[in-house]
Amino acid sequence: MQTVSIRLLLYEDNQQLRESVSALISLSTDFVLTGSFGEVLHVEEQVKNLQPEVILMDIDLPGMNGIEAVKKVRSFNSSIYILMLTVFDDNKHVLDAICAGASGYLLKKYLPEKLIESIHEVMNGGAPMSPGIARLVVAQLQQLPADQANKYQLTAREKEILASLSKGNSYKLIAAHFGISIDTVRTHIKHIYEKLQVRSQTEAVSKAINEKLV
Amino acid sequence: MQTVSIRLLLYEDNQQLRESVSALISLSTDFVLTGSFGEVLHVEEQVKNLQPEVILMDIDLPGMNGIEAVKKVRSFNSSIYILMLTVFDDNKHVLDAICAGASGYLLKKYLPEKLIESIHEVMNGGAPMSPGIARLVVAQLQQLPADQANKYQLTAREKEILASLSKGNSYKLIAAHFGISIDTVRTHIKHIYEKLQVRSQTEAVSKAINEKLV
DNA sequence: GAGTGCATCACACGAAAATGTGAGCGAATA
DNA sequence: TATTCGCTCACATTTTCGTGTGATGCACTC
Repeated sequence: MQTVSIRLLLYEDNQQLRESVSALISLSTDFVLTGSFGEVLHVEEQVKNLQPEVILMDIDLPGMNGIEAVKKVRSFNSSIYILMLTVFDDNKHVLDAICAGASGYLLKKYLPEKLIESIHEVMNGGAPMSPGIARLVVAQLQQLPADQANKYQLTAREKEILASLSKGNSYKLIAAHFGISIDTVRTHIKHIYEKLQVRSQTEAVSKAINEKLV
Repeated sequence: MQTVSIRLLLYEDNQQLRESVSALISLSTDFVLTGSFGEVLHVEEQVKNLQPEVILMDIDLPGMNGIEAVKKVRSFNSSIYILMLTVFDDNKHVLDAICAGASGYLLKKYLPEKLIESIHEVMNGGAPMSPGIARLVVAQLQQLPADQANKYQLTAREKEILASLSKGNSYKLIAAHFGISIDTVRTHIKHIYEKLQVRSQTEAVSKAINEKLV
């Protein structure tokens, strides 16, 4: 165990909950609450002054919301752990917060039994999440649908050329790169267009990147 | 609690571990192991015959590996829960498996204390992951870096036009869509190219999509 | 009120891409 | 053996793009 207490900072606009969390934290000698605030307008100054190792951040705060606050903190510090506390478990809030740079995401209803454990977990390289949140996060990754097993029946050569095209190479460069004639490149690209059902480089590249064909 | 046991299916090439898992599972009356195999070549047939609700899948199997097996199962069934069991916690295996459609991901060293709990968790809409795995998954989401606050100083109009271009629209279509002349479109696109430091539509679109500018 | 930035349009020229048609070669296969 | 498929190349025509130069009007700022 650590010999020095972990420094925490709490943002939560509901006073009752703020007191509950403070009480929870005080139960463990591992932690010291360096501050708790009901709004997040001066988060940058407060974080720099109080030097917390973990921030507990409500998502729905007056003025600037918790997600904006996460972005703000991440703009000058990328090592502080930020745990989001929320009543929402809807897709948008969760993913926005995680993309903004949150390290973990706890539903408030699990707070009493999970808070202490979660703080330890995040300090040890984990990413604590309530079960439903974890599912959302995984679902988000899965909807990047992998390579779709060559949905459009492109041949190996066609895929190579589409990939090169997607990097911004001209027909001439592609021809040089693969050691084939520019007319051959034309032919391949014509076939690619037919298979992808597009009519221009840009459409093909857009489709290729968005559908992870390359 | 459920009144009927949850049907499990196990793929694991190490016989010792296979027996350990069997033993673990038999400790709980909530589960029934409908089968366990050392290789995954006939996974489709086995899954269809044995009708498991949860599959426990080692990642490193002879013949077809666990990730391929996940894809295979997902190709005909999207509701079975698949828990990956692995000694790896490296980025690539984890993310490949999750993108392939795994529902959770357990490091083998945590198996004894976490397996039962994890099966319950996945059945209840969660996505059980070892702490380090959760961190990897979150990190993957975070590296999609949001919009970068207009890194290239594009104006509002330029962003609109770049977005339209990225959908595969021609100059002519863009002009019609925005109700401006095609020469104006040219001008905007010229400026976009200068700011993005590219020299073609394809390069611009590639950059726009990959860096999430649109 | 001079300067600056943005959006708008015009004209013109060369380069590149899109489209169509046709064909040869080798490998796999029915 | 005949056929199909993938890769290769050629030529011609039309369309679209990329680039340069220049200009107008508007809003905002110093």
